[in-house]
Amino acid sequence: MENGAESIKEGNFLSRMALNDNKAGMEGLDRDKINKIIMDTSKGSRFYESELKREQQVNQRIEKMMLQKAQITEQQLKKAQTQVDKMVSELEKTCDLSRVIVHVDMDAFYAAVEMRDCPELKERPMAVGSMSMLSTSNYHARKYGVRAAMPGFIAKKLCPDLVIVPPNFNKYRAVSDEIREIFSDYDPHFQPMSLDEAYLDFTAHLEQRQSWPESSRTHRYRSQNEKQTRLHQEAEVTDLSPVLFEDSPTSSPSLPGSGGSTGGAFEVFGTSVEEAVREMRFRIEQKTTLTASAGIAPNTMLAKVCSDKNKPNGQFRLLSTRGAVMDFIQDLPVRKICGIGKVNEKMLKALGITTCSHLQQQMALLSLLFSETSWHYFMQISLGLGSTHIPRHEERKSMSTERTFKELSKPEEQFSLCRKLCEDLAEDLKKEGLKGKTVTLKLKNVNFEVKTRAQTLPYPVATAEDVFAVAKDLLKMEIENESPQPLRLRLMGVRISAFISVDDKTPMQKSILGFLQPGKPLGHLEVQNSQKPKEISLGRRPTEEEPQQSFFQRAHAKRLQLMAANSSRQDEGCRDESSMVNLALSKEDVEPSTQPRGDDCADLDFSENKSASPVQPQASTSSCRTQTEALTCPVCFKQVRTADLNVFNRHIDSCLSEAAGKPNRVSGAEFDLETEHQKSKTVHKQSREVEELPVNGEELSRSVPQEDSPKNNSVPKVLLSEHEQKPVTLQGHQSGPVLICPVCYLTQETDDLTIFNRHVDLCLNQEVLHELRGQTTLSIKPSVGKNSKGKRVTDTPSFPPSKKPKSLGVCNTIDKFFR
DNA sequence: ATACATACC
DNA sequence: TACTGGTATGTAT
Repeated sequence: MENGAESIKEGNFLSRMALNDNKAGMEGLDRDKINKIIMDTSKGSRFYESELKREQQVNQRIEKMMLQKAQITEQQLKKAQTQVDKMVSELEKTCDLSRVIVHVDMDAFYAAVEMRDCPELKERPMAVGSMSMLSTSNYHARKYGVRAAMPGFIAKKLCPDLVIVPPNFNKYRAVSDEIREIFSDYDPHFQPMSLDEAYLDFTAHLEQRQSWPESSRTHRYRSQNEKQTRLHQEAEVTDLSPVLFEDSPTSSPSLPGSGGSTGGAFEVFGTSVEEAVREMRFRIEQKTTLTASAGIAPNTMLAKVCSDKNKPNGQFRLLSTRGAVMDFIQDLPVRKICGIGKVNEKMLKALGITTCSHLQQQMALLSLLFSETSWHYFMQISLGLGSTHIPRHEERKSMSTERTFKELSKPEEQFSLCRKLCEDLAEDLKKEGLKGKTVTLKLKNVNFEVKTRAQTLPYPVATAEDVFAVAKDLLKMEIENESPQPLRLRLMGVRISAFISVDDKTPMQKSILGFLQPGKPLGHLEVQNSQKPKEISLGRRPTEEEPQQSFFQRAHAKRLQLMAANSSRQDEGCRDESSMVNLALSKEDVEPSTQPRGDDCADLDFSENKSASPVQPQASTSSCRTQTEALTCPVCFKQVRTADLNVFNRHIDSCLSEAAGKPNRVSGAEFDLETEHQKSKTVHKQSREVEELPVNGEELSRSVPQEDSPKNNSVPKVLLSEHEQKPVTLQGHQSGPVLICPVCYLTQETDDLTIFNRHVDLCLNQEVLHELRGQTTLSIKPSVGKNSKGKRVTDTPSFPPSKKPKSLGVCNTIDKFFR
């Protein structure tokens, strides 16, 4: 057993560290020699040790699996086999061979671009990347075992002459745009998988193509002139034939009219699939001087494998017949299939499965050893099935930014970096106008151990401050957990996910007037993921359970922002981040809030947001006509027929005064504030500490429960926590009445309503300013309809679209199958 | 919902 | 000296 385990370990180890010769261009090289160099270079490093550890984990998984396998009885297997057989016949019926799917992949993309632009590199082994990591290598370098995802310093050992060129992403993006333009001629709905790769559905194009005249299938070689322009570089650049490979099929001499690379020649392409794809590749080459490879098959899974078959600068068509597909699949190594990586390959290998035909033979066993998703997937593969349509480009689900660096152990530096990451992330979020509710912090220590810590807020955030407010806490927690040892980090990342849906996103950009739109007293934030606590039923009217959170949550967001801004101000220059660890909490509340976001606003870079028009003409939606005529008061929910914000503020003023007179009741609102409070409290479950800190001599009440409470917390309420009665308000302390501003969420220790109202006024104005600057933090759905009573509307209309039914049991899986 | 692992480019 | 960064998804709790 010892020996067995040892040898397995060795094998596994090699499999993780060793050369991955799965890809094209790696044939016939001295694997053993290469692997020895890789090992010798890696051994003893932290990375190596970490890989070893992971290897052992995989080993254990495999061992467990083998144990399970050993316990399977004949009977179980037999039963499983019947199930599998049934499923197979079901699946086979759904097999659709009518589509023509093409997978296109540029050859050694980044490297090819660099070679094109610097011909001296053509003859040399080169790679794009750095000493730390390579992203691509040219075919010359591959002969030495140098390949993508290999660190440059190891590559240098393998090939001392290797030239490493730093990446130039802007250039690659530009080229990518060029090829995508061509893709869209064949399939306007093509799906890009990366800068250099895409799936296309050629079916429709081919139908049309049959009736195309020759002229439409004729393409010109790029003229010498154009080439010169393209390579605006040195005049010495003379050789402009395809850079990578001489035997470019696109300049096949067998074709009449083909004039090689001299300007002005034309080439006519046929109407067949192969010709169409060849034409596409030809056009790519003429346009970019780069070559592409392609695979043609009845589904994406097969097309992908096919595109690798004749790489580089080649194409392969798999005929759309069952026989052809099955023959093709038979001896195909499972590792070639997209989705089966090192680990799965290993696990399958442990079961004696290396090819797709093995997969098919062992399905019964696999169904007993793997999860449903996994074995269904395996089965799909074994039958040669895959997606027969190109999925529409899906919504992004997360966005992140991470960085690797030399060991970072000082908390202050870690926080500072964290902030930087949040800023970067916020910038990216802004570009796409996204807001997400889940913030995830990723840490990798110097031993390559990775940790992630996440927190989900009840409302979406997007600004650096808001994100940092969360990430900072997560980081703080980890630092504290580890103390007195420092965290010795080599990487930190911040990710945001759980985005609000597009439906909410678009209107989110609208002006505050939209927010105050009739029938929609509150910004309506996304509902779907916000599990409203099921058990809150404190006498609330059923209609009230609309998760319309935004007002308060928005306020909370602001407050977070404020706090972050404050702490950042104090930590300016990172001079004292360590104190932040200790004092983070006490620092957070500074402003008593008479000027809640004064500098906050001033700091915002609204200069870019040209659309400062308060009345954004929501051209897209139909239901916005009234929005400029009436605003909804966030206090009483009544419509105020005016577009004049001053008038409107005066109204709110009076509402607030009125509300102040009846502490438990908001004028016009149909439910009880206290109930709301309790509910909020009930609902509160987050672990973020309740922070109650002295601020400028006054007690800041934070009613934390609400800040984390879900959207149920719907109404902008004037919280009048005159006494202990209000659980939420203040944990005791105040002797006099304390008012909580419904906008900035900070307490006002005053009983003078005039003063208080002036404060609220100010806050609202800030809010408006904020809106006008396009910095809105709320999301408003187009009013879909308001109830006649002018009360809140429960519009959940177009919501579900982005939300897919998560578990439809078998149906779902099957559906996935046939996808 | 969270954490971690696997996969792909 | 030196082993990425971005996104999605599966697995397990």
